[in-house]
Amino acid sequence: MVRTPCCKAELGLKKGAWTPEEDQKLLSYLNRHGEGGWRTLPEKAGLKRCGKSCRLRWANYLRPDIKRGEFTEDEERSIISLHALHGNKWSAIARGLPGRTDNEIKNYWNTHIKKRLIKKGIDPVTHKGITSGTDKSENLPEKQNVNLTTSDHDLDNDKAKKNNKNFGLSSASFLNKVANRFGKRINQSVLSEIIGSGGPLASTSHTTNTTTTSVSVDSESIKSTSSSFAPTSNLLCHGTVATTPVSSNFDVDGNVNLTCSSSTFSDSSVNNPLMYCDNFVGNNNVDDEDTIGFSTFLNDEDFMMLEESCVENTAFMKELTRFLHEDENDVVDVTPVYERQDLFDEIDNYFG
DNA sequence: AAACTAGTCAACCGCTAGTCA
DNA sequence: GTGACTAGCGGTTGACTAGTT
Repeated sequence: MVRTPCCKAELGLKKGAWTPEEDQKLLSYLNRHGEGGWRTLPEKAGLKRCGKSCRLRWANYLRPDIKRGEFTEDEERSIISLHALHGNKWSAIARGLPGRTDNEIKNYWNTHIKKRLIKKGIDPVTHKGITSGTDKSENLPEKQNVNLTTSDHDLDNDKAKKNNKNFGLSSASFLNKVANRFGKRINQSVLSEIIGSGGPLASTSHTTNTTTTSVSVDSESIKSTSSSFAPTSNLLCHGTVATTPVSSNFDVDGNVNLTCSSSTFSDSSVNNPLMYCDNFVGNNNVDDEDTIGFSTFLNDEDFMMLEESCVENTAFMKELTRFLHEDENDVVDVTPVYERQDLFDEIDNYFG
């Protein structure tokens, strides 16, 4: 297939910086007719620009909901977190920052954040320490190796460094999730085996905040959960979002619809569905025993993390199993504790 | 004051995926 | 099934500005 050129030079289309007059023409046209039809728009609007250029000008500059000015610290944290999850998927990152465009975020990343991370000794591509050549964590998928609550300030946190117990930042992230989900139900001594004694969960109080989310998972994924504990990637629940507790039903297509409450543990992670992948119950003709598994609780990254740092700890795994059973049978209220920022800060500090 | 360098960011380019006739 | 078209994405460029020599 032959791609038609977007901007035909022979038509004398203008390039380069937009003038206020051009902006005005574009704005008034879009106000009258709305977005779309970019190819024919320039002619209709009386602009000597290609449609692509008009669309970009609108998307990156003229749109009324665009936020201008300096990025806030929160926004910067979000960018770092989202970049760790999505890589250079600027549009995906932009969706997590209302009012910011992908182009703006891309520029900000390249001109500010990237340099700052390098200065801090963090590889902006992998989010790993640049000098950690022999670190075991280097074998982990790059996405995991980031503390999703890390801010520039946090990067300077000496205390965190001192408390690092040879786990990657990803472990902190994972344990945060565990803490968030299971709160003080988790056995302190078990946690101590992972992060050392005097763990931060000792004095956890609980708060509750529940929202509802529905997701669909194909029936093959449901079936695949039947061997609950083998941490193999083909058991993963791709595409599920963070939610708990869970109820489920199947639709006519064999998909399971999950209704769950969302739980989060830090401001930057709130509303970020990729950060959590809680369990669901797929009673699709499989034994109850088999319907509960980490495959339904964890996403790819978490699974890898379990393999790396936790799966060998039988007590810890038993704890998680118990919680999942409790949730399955509604034995206890699941009480997300994301309002307790201090709790997660403490956990983070254990891992740097 | 002029020349040079580095940083910033709007805009462009090339490509892909989705839609439709 | 095929090709034309459209929208959108990520990488790159280049104009502009600020700082330095």
